[in-house]
Amino acid sequence: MSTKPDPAERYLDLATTRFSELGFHGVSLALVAKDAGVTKQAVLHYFRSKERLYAEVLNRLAVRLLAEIDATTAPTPAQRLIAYFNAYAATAVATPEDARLVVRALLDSDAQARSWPLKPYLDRLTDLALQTPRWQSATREEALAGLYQLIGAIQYFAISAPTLSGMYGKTSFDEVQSALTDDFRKVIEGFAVP
Amino acid sequence: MSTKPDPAERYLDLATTRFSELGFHGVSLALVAKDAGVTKQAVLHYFRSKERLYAEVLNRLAVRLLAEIDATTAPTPAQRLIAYFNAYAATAVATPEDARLVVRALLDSDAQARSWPLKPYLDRLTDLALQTPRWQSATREEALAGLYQLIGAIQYFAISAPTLSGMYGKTSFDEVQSALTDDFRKVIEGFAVP
DNA sequence: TAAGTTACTTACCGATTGGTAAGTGATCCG
DNA sequence: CGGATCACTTACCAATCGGTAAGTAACTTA
Repeated sequence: MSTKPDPAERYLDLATTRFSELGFHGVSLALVAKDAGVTKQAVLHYFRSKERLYAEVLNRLAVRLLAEIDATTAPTPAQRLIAYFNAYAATAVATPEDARLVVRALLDSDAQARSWPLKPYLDRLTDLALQTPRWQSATREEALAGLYQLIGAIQYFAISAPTLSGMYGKTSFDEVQSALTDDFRKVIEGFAVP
Repeated sequence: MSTKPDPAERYLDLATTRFSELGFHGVSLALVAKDAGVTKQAVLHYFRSKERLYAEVLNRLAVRLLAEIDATTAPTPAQRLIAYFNAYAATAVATPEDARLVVRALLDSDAQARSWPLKPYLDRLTDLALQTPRWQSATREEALAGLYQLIGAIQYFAISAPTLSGMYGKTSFDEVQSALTDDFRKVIEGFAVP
């Protein structure tokens, strides 16, 4: 009874993985359907077009990212930011599905006129930053700029990890990753605390 | 006489723009051909398949990026790095075509088994970093990790610029950009000089 | 001037694309 | 028991995909 079947959710999960791997244009409805073991009309039954399916995938992503911020609890805003980013950096590199999805959405955002669902996520992080001693007297734009450096470095490394690992070998890549993880920890702390 | 027509180069230029905008799967041979005002068979005449066309686009990108490093002259390796990254940060945000191409290539690199042509570029930058006072006693992996933070932040902002501008409005975006440009300058200097 | 070569075009091809229309069998509800 | 809804399927469709084959007009070279 705990496990609802809910086919729509299952199709969304499979579509999320595929869109993350192959991008909007690289995924066909037939592929998602094949993953689910149904015909593509089963998928089309819930999401009336590929565009809508993709939009729903991005909406769920936005909800998930926001929820991860909210799930992070700590006494002060600065500590919350530190805890959140440390957790995100770890999961983004280990499981880059969401990071890839965000980056693909960024790349495709002006090519296709679609609304940008991740604004609330960025806004929440900015709000949190502005509550820290380091940023409390800064403008929103300055705080966002600071955040973007951090997010950019993490996301870029996350999407590069497979390529880097293949390019330099696993042992060498592991050293780069551990060096970067240390760097991230310092930069994250430096971001939240003056 | 200074302007060679060389159709292959022209098709490559057009294909570069399109692959940067839409990604490998988003571009059809017919689209590139339409841009050039020819039939798709004219494009296939030079590049025997879409895969080869895309590979050639990435090869030219790799050559171009390497040439930009080599074109940067300064008395010391540290100053060369600073000059190069400052120049790259400016052009990447103003003209994100190459940045988008690199990021798309990263995202697609494991989905399709293709060789990674940008290794020489990363290696050249790492070599340069290892010649600076800051990194001369560090390992290659530590230097690469440091580089990657910098490159990641710049590239991620470059590909986000249109989305951010649309999301927050032009004036607010300009403030973010100027704050980030200042940050980049400091981080770049901090990277090259201890 | 004849033979290539270059830079294409027209004419196809089978496969796949996103999407519509019309069912079908199972389950729920009154 | 009967109608409605759900979760699909089969059957199609026009358009587009990457790619092959064969030709053609213009230019270059021996």
